[in-house]
Amino acid sequence: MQRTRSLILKTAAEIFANEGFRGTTVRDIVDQAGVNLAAINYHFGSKEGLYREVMRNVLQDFHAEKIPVVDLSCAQAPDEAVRSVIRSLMAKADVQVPLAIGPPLPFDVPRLILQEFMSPSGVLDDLIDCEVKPHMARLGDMLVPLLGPKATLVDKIMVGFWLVSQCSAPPRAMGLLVSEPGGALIDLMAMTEELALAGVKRLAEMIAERNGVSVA
Amino acid sequence: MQRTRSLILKTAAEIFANEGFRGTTVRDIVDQAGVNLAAINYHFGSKEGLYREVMRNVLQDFHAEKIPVVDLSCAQAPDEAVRSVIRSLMAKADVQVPLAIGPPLPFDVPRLILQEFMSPSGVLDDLIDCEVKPHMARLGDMLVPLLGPKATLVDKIMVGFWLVSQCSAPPRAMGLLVSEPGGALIDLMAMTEELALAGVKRLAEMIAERNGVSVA
DNA sequence: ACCCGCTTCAAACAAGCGTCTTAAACATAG
DNA sequence: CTATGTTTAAGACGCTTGTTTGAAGCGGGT
Repeated sequence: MQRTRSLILKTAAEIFANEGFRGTTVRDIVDQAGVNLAAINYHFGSKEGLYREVMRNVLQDFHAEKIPVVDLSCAQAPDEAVRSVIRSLMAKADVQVPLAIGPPLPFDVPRLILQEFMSPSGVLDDLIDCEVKPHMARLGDMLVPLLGPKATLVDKIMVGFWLVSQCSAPPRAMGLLVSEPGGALIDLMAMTEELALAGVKRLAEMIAERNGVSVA
Repeated sequence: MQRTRSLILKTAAEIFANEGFRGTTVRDIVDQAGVNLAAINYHFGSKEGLYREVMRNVLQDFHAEKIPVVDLSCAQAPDEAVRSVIRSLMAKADVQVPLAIGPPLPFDVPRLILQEFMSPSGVLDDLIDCEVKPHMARLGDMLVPLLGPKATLVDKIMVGFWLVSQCSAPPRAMGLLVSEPGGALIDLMAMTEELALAGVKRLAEMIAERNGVSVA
């Protein structure tokens, strides 16, 4: 039976995304998942093994299901390509049309990655090159309509990293303000979308300038 | 003599900024500071007490020394006001003219705050309202030349939070790329400056639009 | 019925955690 | 000198951590 295994993976992704690797205890996971403590070491060998598996699992799920396919050749609406990528990054795993008003809710993937960058555990050091960066590059690929054909691989990875941090850190920080008296409601997703789009456009300008192309 | 006390504060700020509250152990702190284990509880009562003191200490230091005074009335160069704030946020504590090429180097303050938002410890819940938010508002105050006079208090706090996350998360994530083959060197600070400026301008537009003012 | 490999379980393990205690050194001021 | 406030030292306290153990339960094949 793989019911326990997938239950652990699902629960662990949530907690790791919220608490980071070190901040998460295996007992938190098994309690919330309703499984036995030994199940983690039985299925994944160790806490580290679970962490790696969560990461690989979540990344490929994300890429397979959540990233919309954008037709790069017909760049009829470059902005919309960026927006759809951002919305995908911010969408909650199981919600089709996420309600983005309120405290912490962004999808696990950006948060998992940013947690690792904010306090590196060292566990994923090898995974980052062979798993994370390619995904970030593919994220950048979808933004080519905006970035221009001169964008290098590193440019694309960079844009991917930047977008990921945009979709996790600011919403988390600004989540505090939604309950601010007089603050009414802040649509975190819409705002993040606008800000991220502005950043990507600026990045495109910088890339163009670097390549000696004047921007209109 | 309170040499030990200030030594602990300085060391703890670094480690808390890198590892977060939960990820930091008191033994890490005393080992790196070269002081005795009991000193923490003697001076601060508990690990939580130290954490709160670090936060209060670092925030007021930051505000007193690092934030340049901008003359709000003569808004001759709004962009420059934003840039100076961003540079202050990214500057390392003891470096006057920081070299921003390379891995993680942003100043402790943004990272300390973002760590708390990425995985809230609950320890600072009360401090955030009475210490953190006012500082963020003052950060926003300096951007009034760009945000416009219609910006509310919540707007300013929001801009502050956003800037703080800009100055810690993306440089951290993109620090991985500076050693990328073919990636040459990325000037993280210059790039963050540009992206943050673009975001602030977009925020200003959104505030203006909300108030029914058309933007040129 | 039996044995088999796979999975789950409660209990325990050693190590690390924050905290506390007691004792002795050290500095500074009255 | 005494008195007071700091600092170090070494050890122990409960508690939590990740991991391990050995027994029990399970399903299917012969």
